[in-house]
Amino acid sequence: MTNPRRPALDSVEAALNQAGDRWTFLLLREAFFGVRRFVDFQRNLGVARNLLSDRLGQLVEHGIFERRRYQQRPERFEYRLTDKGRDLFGVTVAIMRWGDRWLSDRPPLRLTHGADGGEIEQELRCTACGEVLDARDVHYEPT
Amino acid sequence: MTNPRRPALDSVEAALNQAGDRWTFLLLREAFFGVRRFVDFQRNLGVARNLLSDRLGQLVEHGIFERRRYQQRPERFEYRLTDKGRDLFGVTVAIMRWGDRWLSDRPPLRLTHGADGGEIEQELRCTACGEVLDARDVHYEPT
DNA sequence: CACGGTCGGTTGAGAATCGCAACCGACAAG
DNA sequence: CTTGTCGGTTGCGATTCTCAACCGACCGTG
Repeated sequence: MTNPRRPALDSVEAALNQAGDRWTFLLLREAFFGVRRFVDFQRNLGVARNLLSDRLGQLVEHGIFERRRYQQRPERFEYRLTDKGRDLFGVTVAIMRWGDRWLSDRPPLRLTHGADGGEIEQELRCTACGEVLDARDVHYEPT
Repeated sequence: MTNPRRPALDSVEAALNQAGDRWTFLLLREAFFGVRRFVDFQRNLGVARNLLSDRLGQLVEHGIFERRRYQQRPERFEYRLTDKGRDLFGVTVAIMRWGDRWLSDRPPLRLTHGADGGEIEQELRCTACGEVLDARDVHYEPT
């Protein structure tokens, strides 16, 4: 809310070029739920098979998924998240939480910490004072 | 990574229906930088004017932006984020940070806390133990 | 050995969406 | 009275998406 100029080199746009597609987000969500195979992505999402093929291909190109043979005879492949792909979890959760807050009465799914069962929240935090922030608290500084 | 079944009612999909478009994310980013006017969105993003008009219209319909007259004679309008829209800041930051980490050498923009200038991080945290988590730590529980 | 079924795709055609450029109405400034 | 600003709309061709059919390499059943 402070600086109306942003740098030409933009990581939001760059990110959206690799993972800013509607189907891509849904593929990621599926992947976080443990889905790995072509047919399962297709069944769960109802996406057209040629598009699915295309999107998975792009995501592999961008190093977000990895295509791996899990059997030969007949040859069969699955798609697994790479570290880079798994790191999109934060984005996925952020979207999901926003949906929970504004678009559905009750959150249809709880995210819990495996170790102790605690509820998980997505938040913006100041590394200096530790406070949780929102859009109004932040300033932008070009580097 | 635990439960491969997800509820039919899905807040990720619902969220993407309202704000899952490439241009929408970019419009939001602009809005967070303080942009409010049609011409400015258009100039900054290079988006086609008919599309811009269309997207802003949808976003207003969904209550993410608010269309407000800022002068009469001639009548002129601007687009401001509502609370619901401002709450998408977390998503925007999550995308930006991922882009910073994986797509550019040095983050082109720093986000700082207005109050004390501290660096801002986006994170997933367990409300029980307070630990910062990633995709591997979380379980899914349908409600 | 023929007949289905599974999996990971490809191909082709029609519908929907996008991007580009031109235009418009209401004014303001020179 | 011409030029410029702002917030759009209109029309058209290019791109993308969806839908459905098909394919190759197998496997299991009868």
